[in-house]
Amino acid sequence: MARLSANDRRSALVRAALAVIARDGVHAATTRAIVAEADMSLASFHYAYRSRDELIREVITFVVDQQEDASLAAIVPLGDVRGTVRSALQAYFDLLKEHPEREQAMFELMHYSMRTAELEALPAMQHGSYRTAAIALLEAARPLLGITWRRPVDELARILVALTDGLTYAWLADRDDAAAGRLMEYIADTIAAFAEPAAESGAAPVASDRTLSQGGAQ
Amino acid sequence: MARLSANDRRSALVRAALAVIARDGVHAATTRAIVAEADMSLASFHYAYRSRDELIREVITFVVDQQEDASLAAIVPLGDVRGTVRSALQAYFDLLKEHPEREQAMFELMHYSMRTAELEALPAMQHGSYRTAAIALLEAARPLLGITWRRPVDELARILVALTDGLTYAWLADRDDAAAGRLMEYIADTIAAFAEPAAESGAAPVASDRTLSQGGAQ
DNA sequence: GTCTATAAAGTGATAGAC
DNA sequence: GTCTATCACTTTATAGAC
Repeated sequence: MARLSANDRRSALVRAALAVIARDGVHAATTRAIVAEADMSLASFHYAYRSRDELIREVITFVVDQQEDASLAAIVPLGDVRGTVRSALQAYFDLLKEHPEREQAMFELMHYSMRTAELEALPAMQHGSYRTAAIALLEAARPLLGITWRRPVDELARILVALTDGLTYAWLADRDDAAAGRLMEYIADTIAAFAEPAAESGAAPVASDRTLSQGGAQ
Repeated sequence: MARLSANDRRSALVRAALAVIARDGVHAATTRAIVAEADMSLASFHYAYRSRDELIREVITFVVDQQEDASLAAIVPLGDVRGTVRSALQAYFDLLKEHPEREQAMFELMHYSMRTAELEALPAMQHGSYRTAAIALLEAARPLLGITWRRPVDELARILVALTDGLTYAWLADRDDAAAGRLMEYIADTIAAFAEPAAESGAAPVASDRTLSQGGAQ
C-alpha cells in the first residue's frame, strides 16, 4: 500500500466507511469490511484511528457538516411559492430515489448516535442542520417571490423538515412513487398557504398564488 | 428454570428481546443478552428457536401486529375536527415521551428489516398498519363530527402518518417539547382544513370549524 | 509507515449429561 | 426439557518484523 499522510488515510477511511454503511448497514461496518473497501490492511486502520468508535464518530460529524453546506438549499424560483417548493422537493426526491441507501444510512447513523452516550448531541445537531437548510430555502424565496411568511420562518422550517422526514421514511418503507408524488403536492400546497404577498416592497411580486385555499389546490 | 411450554418460552423470549432492544438497541440484542433478560439458559433459547434471526423476525411481526390493534385509534371526539385531531396527537405524544426507547426501537427494527432480504416486506407492512390506524381515526371522526373529507381518506392518512413520523423523529432528535407542541397545533390545523360540514346527514353536525383558513388558525 | 501474525473477548450454535 | 461445557467463528486491537 502506498504511503499516505495520516489525514489522507483518515479521510479515505471515512469515505470507505460511508460506502460500507450505505451498502450493508451500520452493523456491517466492521473494521475489516471498512479496510477491505479502502483496500488497506487492518493494521493501517489502527495506525490512523485509535478505535472503530473514533472512526464512526468522525463519519457522523462528517455527514452532519456535509449536510450543512449543500442539501436542498439550491433554490430555483419558479414564479410562485407552490411551484418553487414543489421543484425543491422533487430535486430532493430524485436524489432519494437515486441513492436510497444514503438516506437510510443517515437514519441508521442517527439511531446509532442516540444509543452512544458520547454521540448523544449529534442527532439534535443533524436535525438542526436540516432546519437551517429549510430556513435558507424559505428566506431565499421571500424576496425572490415578493412574499412574506405568515409565521416565524423557524416554525415553518420545522414543519417542512417534519414533512420531508415523513416523506423519506414513507418512501423508504413502501417505495410508492405515486403516493410520494401526492404527498409532495400536499407539502407544496401547505407551505404555499403560509405565504402572502409582501405589503410594501421595491421588487414587484412575480406572481400571486393561492395562499388562502388549501383543500382544493390539487 | 421451570418447565415452560414451547409457546410460553417463545413469547417470553420475544418480550425479553423487545426489552433489550428498547434499552440498548438492536445491535445489543445478542442471544446472550436476551436470555439473560428472560432469565434463561442459552440452550433454552435454541430449544425454542432455531436461530437468532428467527426470533428477530418474530419480534418484528409481533410489533407490527400489536400496532394494528391499539395505536392512536382510541378516538375521543372533542366537538370539532381540530380538537379531536389535537387530542389524539397529544395522546400519542404522551406515550412517546413516556417511552421514547419504544419508538426508537420501532425505527431500528424497521431499518434492520430493510437490510435483511428475508424481512424486506415488513417495513411496508408496518407503514401500512400505521396508515390503517390513521384511516380508522379519520373514518371514525366523520360521522361523529358530521363532516366529510375533501380528499380520499387514504391520502389524508398518508399525510397524517408522514407528519406523525416527522414529529416523532424531530422530538427523538432534539427533545424539544415546545417545538413538538407547535408542530402538533399545525397538524391539527392542516387536517381540520380538509374537513367540511356534511351536506346531507341524519346526524346534526356537532360544530362547524375553520375548514378554509389555515394560516391564521393558531 | 506498512505489513503478517496473533492475542483477547464476544458471537451463534450444538453436544451430551441429567 | 433444561442444563453446563464447548466448538467454530468473528470481532477489535496490538506486537513485532521489515
